[in-house]
Amino acid sequence: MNVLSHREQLEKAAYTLKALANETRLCIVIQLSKHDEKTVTELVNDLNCEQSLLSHHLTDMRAKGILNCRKSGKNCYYSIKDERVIQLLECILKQC
Amino acid sequence: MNVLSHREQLEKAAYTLKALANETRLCIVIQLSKHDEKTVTELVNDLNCEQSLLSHHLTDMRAKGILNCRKSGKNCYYSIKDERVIQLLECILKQC
DNA sequence: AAATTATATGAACAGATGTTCATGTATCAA
DNA sequence: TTGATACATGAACATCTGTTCATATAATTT
Repeated sequence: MNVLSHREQLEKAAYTLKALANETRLCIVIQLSKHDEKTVTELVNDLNCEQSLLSHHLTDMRAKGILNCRKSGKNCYYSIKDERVIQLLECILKQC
Repeated sequence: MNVLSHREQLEKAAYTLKALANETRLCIVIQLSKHDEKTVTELVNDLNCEQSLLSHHLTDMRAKGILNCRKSGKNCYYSIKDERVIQLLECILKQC
């Protein structure tokens, strides 16, 4: 079997891993995997980090297809977009 | 349960993910998971990339505890150091 | 001894990433 | 309508990453 046949899958995998390969981001995913959805403020409190930093991460992870965002009133509820990210996370935590 | 109790594990996980979040590196791991060990030249041919680029990746992945290296004559045989990386890879390819 | 092969290393650089700070915008409460 | 709250955005910057090129080193072959 030829390596090049994996090309696209590898590209996709590397892309997703890059979007997750960060402590803050892993922490976001862990929190969201436990609670379905959370507001930015809740996450700021969970992670004990700056609002703007979190916002940057959230915006980017959303742009990269990892997270969903639902607005309601003043709040913005983030959630995990694709179930498979949770499987991946579990595997990462198990094997790392 | 407190998020901070996961701190070290998260750090480790992020560290490992960073060491893998790259197409070339994933490809290296795939090749090595199929063949136990390979020389740099074999990998250069598999991946069709520059020797020095590969060498940089291999050196760094070794420094980060992902790969092993065994010298014999002119050749250098690289292999996967920790079985768990293979499990992780399989999971990544399955979920991504 | 000289040439060849296999691999590593270092400099240099572009581009990506992570972070902070200041500020913007929208919604809600007083 | 003013102020507070929730969140996003953009500039600025330091650091990290990926890549190439040139060169070094060590083992092997001629």
